[in-house]
Formats: sequence, structure tokens, C-alpha cells
Amino acid sequence: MTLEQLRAAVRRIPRGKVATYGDVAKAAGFPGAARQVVWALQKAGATLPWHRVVGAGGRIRLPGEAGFEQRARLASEGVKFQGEKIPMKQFAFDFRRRKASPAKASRTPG
DNA sequence: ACTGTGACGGGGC
DNA sequence: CGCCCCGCCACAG
Repeated sequence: MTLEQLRAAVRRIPRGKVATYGDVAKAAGFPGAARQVVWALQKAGATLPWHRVVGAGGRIRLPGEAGFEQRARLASEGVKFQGEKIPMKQFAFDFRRRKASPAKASRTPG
């Protein structure tokens, strides 16, 4: 688990999309190493879009202010929240995909 | 080497 | 949805 691997994965997350720690770990080549993602993520600090990494189910795992900021950053990118979590079905980024899906333009998103 | 800890994830009740 | 348990890997004491 190296920072380069993490950056490579985290940086792949496009704006307006999010990925779970587990997904990032897998994408980085370390399936099951979600906890290590946290470790590397901290080491990397703001050198990457850390706010696009959330917990399973689209839940913000960052406590206090940091969590508040992450939520704000995501919202600023167009990521909607369903209560305290993000509707992953719609905002989860698929690393296997070469390009983000051209999300259909729903006239009644809700 | 052993134990405790963490921005985690999945399963069972 | 809350609670508990286990698996996972790397770091800190």
C-alpha cells in the first residue's frame, strides 16, 4: 500500500462522484484494505480529492468539522444527500468504467 | 513480539 | 435501525 497507489485511485474519482474506502482500496490493488486507505489518505492529506471518499452506503465517516466540510465539498460538486447518506446507486463511481456514465437528465430528481 | 487503535466492511440478530 | 462480532492491514506504544 503506497500513497502513489492511493492517489492513482482517488484521483480517478471524477467530480460529482464518490467512492467508498473499500472501493478505493480495491481500485488501488488492495481489496479489503479499506483501513489502509484511511492511513494512506491521511498521509496524502489534501494532495488529492479526499472528500470524494466516503464510507460504505455513502455515509460520511469523518467526525465533527472535517465531516461537515466533506459534506459541503461534495454538495458543492453536485452530490446530493439522502438524509445523512449519499444515494450511491447514483453517485458511486465505478473504477472499472473507463468513463463516467452520462447520467440521464431526470426532470424530477427526487 | 504483543496489544491497542482507526476517516472500514460485511454478516447475524 | 441499533447492537455485537469478526476480518482486515499498518501504525504507535
